[in-house]
Amino acid sequence: MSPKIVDKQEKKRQIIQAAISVFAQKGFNNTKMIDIAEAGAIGKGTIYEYFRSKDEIFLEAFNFFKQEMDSEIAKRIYLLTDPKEKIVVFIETSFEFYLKYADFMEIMFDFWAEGLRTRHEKIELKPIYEQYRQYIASFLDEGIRAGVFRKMKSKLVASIIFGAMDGLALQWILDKKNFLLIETGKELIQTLLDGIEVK
Amino acid sequence: MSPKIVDKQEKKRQIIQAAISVFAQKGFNNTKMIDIAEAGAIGKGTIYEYFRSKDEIFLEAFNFFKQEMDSEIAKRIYLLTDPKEKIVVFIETSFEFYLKYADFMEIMFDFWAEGLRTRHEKIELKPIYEQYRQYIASFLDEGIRAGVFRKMKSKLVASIIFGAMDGLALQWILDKKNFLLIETGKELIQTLLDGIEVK
Amino acid sequence: MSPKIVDKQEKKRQIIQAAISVFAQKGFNNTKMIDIAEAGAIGKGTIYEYFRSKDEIFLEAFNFFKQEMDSEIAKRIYLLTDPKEKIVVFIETSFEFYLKYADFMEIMFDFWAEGLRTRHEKIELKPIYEQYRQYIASFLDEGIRAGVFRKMKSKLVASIIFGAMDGLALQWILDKKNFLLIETGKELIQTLLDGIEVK
Amino acid sequence: MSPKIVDKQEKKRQIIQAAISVFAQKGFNNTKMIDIAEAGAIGKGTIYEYFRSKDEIFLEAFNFFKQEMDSEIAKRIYLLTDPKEKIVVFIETSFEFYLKYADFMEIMFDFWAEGLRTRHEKIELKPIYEQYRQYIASFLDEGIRAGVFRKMKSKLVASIIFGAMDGLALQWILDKKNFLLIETGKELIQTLLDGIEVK
DNA sequence: TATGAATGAGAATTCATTCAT
DNA sequence: GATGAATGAATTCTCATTCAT
Repeated sequence: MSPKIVDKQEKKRQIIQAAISVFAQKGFNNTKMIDIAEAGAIGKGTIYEYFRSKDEIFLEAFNFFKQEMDSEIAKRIYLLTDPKEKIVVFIETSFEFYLKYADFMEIMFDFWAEGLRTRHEKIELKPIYEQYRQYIASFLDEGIRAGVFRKMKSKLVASIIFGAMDGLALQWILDKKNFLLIETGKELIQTLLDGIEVK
Repeated sequence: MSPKIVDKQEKKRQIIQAAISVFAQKGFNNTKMIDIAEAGAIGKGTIYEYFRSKDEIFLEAFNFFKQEMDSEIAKRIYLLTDPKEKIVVFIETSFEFYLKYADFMEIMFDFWAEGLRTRHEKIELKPIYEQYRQYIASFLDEGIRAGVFRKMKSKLVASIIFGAMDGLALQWILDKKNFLLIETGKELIQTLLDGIEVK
Repeated sequence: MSPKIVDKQEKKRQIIQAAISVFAQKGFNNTKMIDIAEAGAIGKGTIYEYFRSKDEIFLEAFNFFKQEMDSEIAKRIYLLTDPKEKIVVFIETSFEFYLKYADFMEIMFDFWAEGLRTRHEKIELKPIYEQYRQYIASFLDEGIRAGVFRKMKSKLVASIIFGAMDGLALQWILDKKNFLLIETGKELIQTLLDGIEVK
Repeated sequence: MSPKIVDKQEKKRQIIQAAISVFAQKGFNNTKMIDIAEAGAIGKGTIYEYFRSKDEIFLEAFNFFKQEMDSEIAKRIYLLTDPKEKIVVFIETSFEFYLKYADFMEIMFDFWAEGLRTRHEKIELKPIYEQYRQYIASFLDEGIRAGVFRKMKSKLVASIIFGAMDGLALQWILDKKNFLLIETGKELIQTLLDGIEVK
């Protein structure tokens, strides 16, 4: 609560931002501590006043994105009741989030590649993906019960929806200038609803 | 064509296989040349008789997968005429390919993460993705012309289809034991067709 | 002589005490400035208000021990006249001094190891050892002249006496719980006197 | 048994010799890996082909001295039967050993200072000192039983003897040019025997 | 005066690549 | 052709010291 603690937190945030920017540009493995220091306009040693290691910075960058994403989604879905609307808003919010952090989304590739291996122990993608599949499946189940969605294996369709979102993000990150993220997102929603709505 | 050249090619292939196996397990950046040498039961120095650098091995591993995938798909689609069937077979063949190389698919994460950055200049994901989108879009266009598919922005739907395939592969690689790749693939085909077929 | 100077001296003394304690525990090279600061319950920067460098603290720690030892010995020997008694009291006083500072005697190893090399220029063990050898030799010479000690190379025997004291201290520091310092000291005195007294 | 193994051992030995030389000059903590590399006329990285770490080199340097000393002593004492002679030869051999390695004996200070702290787990001075005290005490006990030595607390006297040897080595290392090691050694033997022999 | 945040020189260690055998 | 011993550039992290508050 003292001003110093606020400063500490703020400085940590600044370093994480600098790190995210460099990780996104160069990739985790190609990022050197000096790169982060320079991006943050601080000394190399200063980083270690705030983080134990390069891995810890990476973990905190991951947590930053996870929390931003989670809270953004939760905030937007919270008050909705219509299952169809929930799905639509979930997809739209995600794509807006990608755009909001467009300059840094390359870091997703590192979260995937590094999160897959054991080294960064706290980056556990498996449960996170499971959680999101469950979340989307619950919207689908609501819709099925309400008679607006056809009968389906909701968990599998949830995988497909989340998969399509990831896969589209991937294509967009590879070619941001030419890939029409938002338009493709709208097409995704439409194609999807055509595929699952009861006619 | 002399026996020596055949041997040379065969040995290269062996080293690539060994490298793929290690890259998949540890990731490109955590793979040491000695790991590849040991996996290939050869000496560390011998690798350099066949490859200029670690990057070159990675590139050839990438090309191996690309060519296998391309030829597998081409072989299966070649004789088909029905657009719907082409789409289905494209998806099925891809998923079968994933399964065939199940033990090595983790390397996809490295192709993505490394291919994105400038360092491996020859791994150009952008045109490859564009080519596949085009390919799928051509099937869709055929179907639209034939009146079996609804009118749609075929290029965007192609992105969605290919994106969903990537995204599902990603989820499966993260949790091979529990994620039902083939069943989800079937559900993908059905949901997709429901979404694009003319009723 | 103003109160401020007294305070300054007192604080220096406190820091030296803190430093001695940490040096003894961890050794000079493994002691960090922050360790000294924490042991002294002051800020890291504050140390530099009183000392120019880590080396200077070490030097002052050395001087503290040297002065304590010298004054303790001088005080006890000062009024004695019997050469035999001087030797005995010299040894006893030294061993009592070791015990008095038992918790910190590990620092002796650092005085030896660091004092030997050029880096700490002000820790000159050579003249100190020479001075002590001379001191003991003077007692022996008195005894020889008085006819209570046999003829001997007094300087060499002085080396032996002082050496034995160091060597016993060394063994005791290595294993304080089990090594009987005082008893061994008594045995040293007896064996020594047996070896040099005229029967 | 293959030539390569012989080479490996020989190269290890060379590196240890180089390391000992630098450790002796600069002290363990002040010795940098590059110093050892240069002293051994090899590359910095080469050291790590033979040793896991700087600590491991230090440990092997310690073991080298310990084994040399032990075998030298054992070889010389082995055939002796006279307790008095055993003591004399033990002391003489030790002092000759010091002289043989005169250029490197400064390393003793590091063995003491580093061995005292926990960091180098395998340098356990305590049992080594205990073993040597026991060894000397056994000679004294033999002499007492044989009636050539007076009754005494043999373990304590053994401490004194070994302590005097250490302490004299210490003084000599501090001032090799002026301190008469061998002469002092002879005086030690004489004074000692005067102190313990039955007249 | 007291402080601790900031710093960068410096050190141990790693590893892709070279090259003599 | 095959090998692995040798190498040093590069990297992470440490810590004595400085200095603004």
